[in-house]
Amino acid sequence: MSKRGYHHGNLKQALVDAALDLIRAKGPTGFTLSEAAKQAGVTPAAVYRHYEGREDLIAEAALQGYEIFAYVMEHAYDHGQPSALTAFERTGRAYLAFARQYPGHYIAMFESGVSTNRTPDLARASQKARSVLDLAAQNLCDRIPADRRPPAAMFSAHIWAMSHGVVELFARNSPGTVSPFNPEDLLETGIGVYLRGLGILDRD
Amino acid sequence: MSKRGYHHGNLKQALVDAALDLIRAKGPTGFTLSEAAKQAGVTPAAVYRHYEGREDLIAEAALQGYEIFAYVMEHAYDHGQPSALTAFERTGRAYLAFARQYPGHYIAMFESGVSTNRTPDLARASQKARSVLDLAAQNLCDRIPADRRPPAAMFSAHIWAMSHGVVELFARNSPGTVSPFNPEDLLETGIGVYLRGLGILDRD
DNA sequence: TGTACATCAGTGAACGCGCGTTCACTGATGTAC
DNA sequence: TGTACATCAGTGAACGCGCGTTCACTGATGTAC
Repeated sequence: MSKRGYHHGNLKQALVDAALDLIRAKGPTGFTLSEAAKQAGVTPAAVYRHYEGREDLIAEAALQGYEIFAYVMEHAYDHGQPSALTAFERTGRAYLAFARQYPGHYIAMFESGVSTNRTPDLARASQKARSVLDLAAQNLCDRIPADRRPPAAMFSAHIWAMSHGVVELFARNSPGTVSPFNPEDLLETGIGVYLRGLGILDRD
Repeated sequence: MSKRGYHHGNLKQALVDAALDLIRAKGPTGFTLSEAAKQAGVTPAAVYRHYEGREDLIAEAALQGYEIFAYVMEHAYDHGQPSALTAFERTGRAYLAFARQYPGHYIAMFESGVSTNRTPDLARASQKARSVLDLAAQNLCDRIPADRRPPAAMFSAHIWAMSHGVVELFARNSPGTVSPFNPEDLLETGIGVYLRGLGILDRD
């Protein structure tokens, strides 16, 4: 990393980092390959030693995002310990924490228009992240009497949708827009109400 | 509209329509002023007779979107008749229906990066649309015993977030992604569970 | 009704720009002997 | 340890392109008399 001369040393990752930085700052629209190269201290042409082109670079950023995301979600879920409920709530919080901590990755993953099916690797990583939430939902569902038990996938989709909605609408610092609520609180209470509706949480 | 010659007749609106078409088809990234002009059968320079530039044209599309949105939401809510609950559920459905029926407007409004504070008109139209959902939530809140009544704005934000999340994640025909659920059903059941959690709907 | 003229919505050529991408090249690195 | 050479990650010049925007213009429309 410290040896900088004719050869960069770690250009491949440096380009991803630059891309994430630009995507976070300017949105997926504003990101350009040339600028990413410049920020990494390199000629635009050098990018082609490591990536097929602009799209490929964004896809790599998204891939790394999904991998971090899956890791974070898995560790939050922690095999459902100590209880399915606690683990589920931890997982929900992890979703928002990820979006906040890795905004560039989040945008590359969900707003850049990169299809999750672009490469097998990407599809796999994305699926892995999703499956954590599915599993957490499934475990909670098992506690509901069978006759009123919703499909776990639908349950999971609801939570996913609310989380994503909170991120997009209330956790983005779009200038001039003041969020009336703290996004963490908003998501926490929203999930709480939802779980009460499922009969998983008692009414206060 | 039928007289087409040197003078277009209704270029201002034709440009908005073209812009909406392109935004829907290619995303906010893909939209270009030149292409919109071409689609309207006119030189790019002609756009400047009616708009200050590219950004201004998108903003006009978003403005018209917010106006339609407010109209649709208001008529769905219908002064809260015949009951607060029925009106609320109708309003939720109207949200998704709008997103489906006016995808170009929806993208211009929520994904194009145009700030809602760009002009007073835009801020007003956007606020008007939001206030319908706020009102619907407020009326439902009034039915909850005061000691367990959530702030109506938070309630409204939860519904807004889930609706937006469902649209973004499950109602977009992103190629290759197969939604496991019908978005309308997903939102309807999601809101149902949430309302049960608030004690507004009885448990089955 | 007919003519003169002001208005104004369009044209089309031109601009500078930054983009993504290509290509032949160069010079640093690492390995074989 | 020293030399020859293959590898390969970078350069930098060049490309064609479409973009947003400007400008002087033109010709259709509408109005005054």
